[in-house]
Amino acid sequence: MLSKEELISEMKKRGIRPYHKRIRIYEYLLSCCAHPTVDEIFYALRQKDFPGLSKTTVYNVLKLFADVELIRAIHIDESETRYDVVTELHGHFKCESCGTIYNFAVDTERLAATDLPGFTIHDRGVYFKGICPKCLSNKK
Amino acid sequence: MLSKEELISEMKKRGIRPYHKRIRIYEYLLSCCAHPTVDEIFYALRQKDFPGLSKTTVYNVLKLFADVELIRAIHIDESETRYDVVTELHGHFKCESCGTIYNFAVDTERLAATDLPGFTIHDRGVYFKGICPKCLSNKK
DNA sequence: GTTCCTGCAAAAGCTTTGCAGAAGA
DNA sequence: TCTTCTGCAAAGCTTTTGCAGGAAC
Repeated sequence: MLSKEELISEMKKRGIRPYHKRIRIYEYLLSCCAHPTVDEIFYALRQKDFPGLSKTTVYNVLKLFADVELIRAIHIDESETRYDVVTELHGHFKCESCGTIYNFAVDTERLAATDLPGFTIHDRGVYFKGICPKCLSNKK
Repeated sequence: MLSKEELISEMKKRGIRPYHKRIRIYEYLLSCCAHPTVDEIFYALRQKDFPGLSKTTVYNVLKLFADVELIRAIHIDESETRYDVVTELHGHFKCESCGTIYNFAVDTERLAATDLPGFTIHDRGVYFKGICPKCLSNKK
C-alpha cells in the first residue's frame, strides 16, 4: 500500500494533478481488494468522504486514470465496467453465481509468445468465468 | 463450412427450433469471418434477406444461440458486444486503430493449468489489444 | 486572475421487456 | 388449433456531453 505522498508523486509522474478527490478515488481503488464498479466507488466515497460527490466526477477521474495507465478497465461482462489498479499481468475469474472477480496468476512468458507476428500489443487480458468454491459449497 | 442440413441438425441437437431467420443468422455468423456486432448482422441481413427484420429479433436469436452455446459473446471492449461461433479456445486481438478483431492461437494446456483450485470454469477468454500490422504500415 | 475541475441535467448508445399480431408445427 | 416467434415501441442501464459555478494554482 502506497503512502499518500507516493500516490501524489505517482500522479505527478504521469502528468495529472493530485486533486483531493482524485487522491481519494485512487486510495479507494488501492484499498479495495475487489474490482469495483463505478457505482461501488461512487456510493462508498459519497458516504464516507464526499456527500456531494457526483457520479460524473467518478467517471471523469476513472477515465483520466485509465488514460494515463494508472488503472485498467476490465470488461469481463457486458453492462458493467470494473476497474483494477495496474500491476503485473494477471487473469480475472468472474463467478457467475455471486459476481465476485478473483485474480489469478497467468504464465506471462507463454502468453507473450503467441502467434501475432507484426502486431504491437498494448494490453493483454485473460478472463475466465465459472463458479467459485464458495458458491459451489453453498449449493451442496 | 456446414451445410444447411448440418446447421439445422446442430440446432435441433441443442434443443432449439430451426426457424428460417435463425438459420440465416447462423449462416451469416459462419460465413462472416469477422466478429460481427449486432448492428452488422442486422443491417447485412435486412439488406440481403429480410427487409422487415427487426433488431429485437437479432438480439433474441443471438441471446438464444449464446444460451445453448452455439455462439459466444465477446466483450473485449465496452459498448459493443461481438459474437463468435464456438470452436476451440482461441484468443482475440482487437486493433485499437481500425477496430478489427483477429483470432490467434493460445496454449490451451497452459491456460487450463492456472491456479484456481476448486473453481469450476465454464468459459475462458484471452483478449489482447494493440495495433495490427496493416495499421502499422499505413502510419509509415 | 486564469486555468482546470466538479456536478447537474440532459442526451446518447446498447440492450431488454411487454404485448399484439403473425408464422410455424 | 395451439404454441412459439417476430417486431414495434417504450423502458432501463451505463456512460458521455454541455455548460455554469467553483476550486486550485
